Amino acid sequence: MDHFSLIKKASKALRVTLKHIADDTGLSIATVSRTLNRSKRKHTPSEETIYASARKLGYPFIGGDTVDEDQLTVALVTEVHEGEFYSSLFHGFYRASKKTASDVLFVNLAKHSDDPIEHIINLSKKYSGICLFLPNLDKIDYSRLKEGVGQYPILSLTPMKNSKIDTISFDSYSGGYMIAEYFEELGYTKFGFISGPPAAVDAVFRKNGFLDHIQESNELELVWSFAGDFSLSSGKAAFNDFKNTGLKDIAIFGCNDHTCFGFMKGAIENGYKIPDDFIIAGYDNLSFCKTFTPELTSIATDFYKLGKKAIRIIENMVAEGSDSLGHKTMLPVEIKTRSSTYMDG
Amino acid sequence: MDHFSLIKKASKALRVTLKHIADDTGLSIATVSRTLNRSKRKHTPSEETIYASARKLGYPFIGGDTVDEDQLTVALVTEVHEGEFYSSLFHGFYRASKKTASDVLFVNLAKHSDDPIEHIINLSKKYSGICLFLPNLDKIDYSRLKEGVGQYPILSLTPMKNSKIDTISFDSYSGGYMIAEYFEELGYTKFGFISGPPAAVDAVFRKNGFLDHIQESNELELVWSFAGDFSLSSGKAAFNDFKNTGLKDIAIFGCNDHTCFGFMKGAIENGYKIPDDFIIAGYDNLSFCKTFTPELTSIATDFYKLGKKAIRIIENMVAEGSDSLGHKTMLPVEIKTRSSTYMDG
DNA sequence: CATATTAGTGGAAAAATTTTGCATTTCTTC
DNA sequence: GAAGAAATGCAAAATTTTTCCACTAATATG
Repeated sequence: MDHFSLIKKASKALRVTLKHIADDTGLSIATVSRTLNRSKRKHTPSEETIYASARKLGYPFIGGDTVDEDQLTVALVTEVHEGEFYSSLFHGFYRASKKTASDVLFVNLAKHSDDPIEHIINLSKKYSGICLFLPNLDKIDYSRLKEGVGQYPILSLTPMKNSKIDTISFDSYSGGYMIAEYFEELGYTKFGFISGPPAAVDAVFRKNGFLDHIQESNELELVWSFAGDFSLSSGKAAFNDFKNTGLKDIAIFGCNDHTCFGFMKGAIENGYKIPDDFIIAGYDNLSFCKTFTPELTSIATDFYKLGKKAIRIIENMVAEGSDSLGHKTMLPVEIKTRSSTYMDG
Repeated sequence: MDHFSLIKKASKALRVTLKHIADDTGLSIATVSRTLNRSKRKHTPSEETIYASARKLGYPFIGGDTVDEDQLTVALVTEVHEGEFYSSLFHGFYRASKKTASDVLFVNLAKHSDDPIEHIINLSKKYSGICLFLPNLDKIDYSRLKEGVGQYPILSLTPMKNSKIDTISFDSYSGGYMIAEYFEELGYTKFGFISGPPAAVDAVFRKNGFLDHIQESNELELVWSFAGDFSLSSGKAAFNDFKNTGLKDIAIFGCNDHTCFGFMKGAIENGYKIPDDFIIAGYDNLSFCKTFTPELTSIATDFYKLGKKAIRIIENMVAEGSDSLGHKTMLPVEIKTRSSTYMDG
């Protein structure tokens, strides 16, 4: 066995054949062949041994490997961090794959963090298409990737400023803009803002949308802002900063829900009343928006629609053999108004 | 192409050969062979076509398909629903796969909900081992599965009452028990309980642990209980029921955090003070336990440990070729005490 | 107890598949 | 427009898989 692995590693990617399985199991090639081709498994000791060996060695199966020509397999490549966000993403694609012809696999990059690009290029040989959610990749990474996979259905779910590959993402700019409009409709003129990490392109778009609408109007004014990092604790820190300004009656947009929760928690502990002393709206529409008191107004993104659209795009790319060249698709977002921005009754 | 797919479907699982790719692309077998074996890709139109066709048809690749004999690929098979839970599960396995030799793939059953067992059996031919998180499977399903995969490294992450396959899960019974002990230590004697869905074996264990400790002592008494279903709204419903009893000064265990959030939300809206009027503890230790005011005491489960242990077990099964025969592994849980059960200062 | 019957196996021939040598065609470049 | 490079197809060679046949061992049958 050691012998085999040596040979294998020496002569690059040696093909696994029945002979290898035969040598590994001590049975003849004929027996291995028959066993693997039997339509119904028998669970005899030999059979179990052969199957175990075949899996171990990575033999490309034939028996039962029903590759449906119509059904594509799309890989959603991500890292996985804590928090509700990834549930939403996966859940959206999960539901979407029920409604589309394609099957979706969630591939994580845990084992390949040293050179993720290399690994993604390899994945492109296995799957019909790839959706990437990797906010940390930069332009150089995307270029390398594009180079490596060639004309291949690949899609990024993170907005890029100047990407070589197609992207599909939420219209974060409009989300921020909508919040500002909504605040204006409610009659507020003094606005506050808590930003996200500058590296998060998405957060920057939210911010730009919000600030642009303020600047478009002479009545509106940004009176306070704070540099947050999406975390609960940065929301608390933001509140402490806000408290010291002594401002009241302003409308605050927190770049994501977590930050707002932290901010509101701080406010409540300090005896502030929401929405009496200030109103606040977040972004992401986490399920906890409805759990918190007051319930948090937020921008909702529909991951099911994102998943469906992404899969459809991949399917079209496969069907037409068309290349991706940096097309951008923006999905609309929706504002969910709740009691953090208006009085009950 | 239609011709081909007809043949394919007629004669069962036809093997995909270079000839199919050649026919599909209109190129010769020789060209296809050379293209697929070139070590460095050239991105010529023909090459792209050939690769696309090979992927579509499901040709078992050789070029660059570096099957590392040492590295296993473990499939974590789940459904994906909303809420933080799945993030925690995936995040745990994600981190675990960084620390172990194996790679983990998240496989969802969206496309195979008609006969998931059949599909899992097929997966067993592709992956070195399988972890299942499918609380809805029953004993018959597990038997079929065991029958179908034979001697194969497979593990269930949901506690089963009498399972044919190995299980690894959290010690939910102890979790419930710990809560009751903790309540007793705080000096409470009157206990309340909100249950989860009866079909959730895990929730039943939590309940049993809690109730058993109450029954073991003569001083302790269960004065109120409510049949919930894990949801926020059932927590609210539970509070309305509780309010009508007029009970105060009792210690309540909610079968999961969501239910407790609903209960507390209802209580706060009705002017109750926590932990003055009652104390409450949940189960799952969601990140929002720290976000809520008061912060919620809860039972923490460590999904990283679960993932690491599960992968290790699979690795051992592969190495020793040992069969799984219903061994049960329970992972300890931990209580995180917060302000929902004690006064500040 | 001898003798069918059956299932499992290996050796080797047959069939299928992949690779490679060689000639031809196509595309570039100067 | 010619020389050189690259791509391609045909067919032979090499490799891999399947199948036929013979043998063995276990079980069943008269």
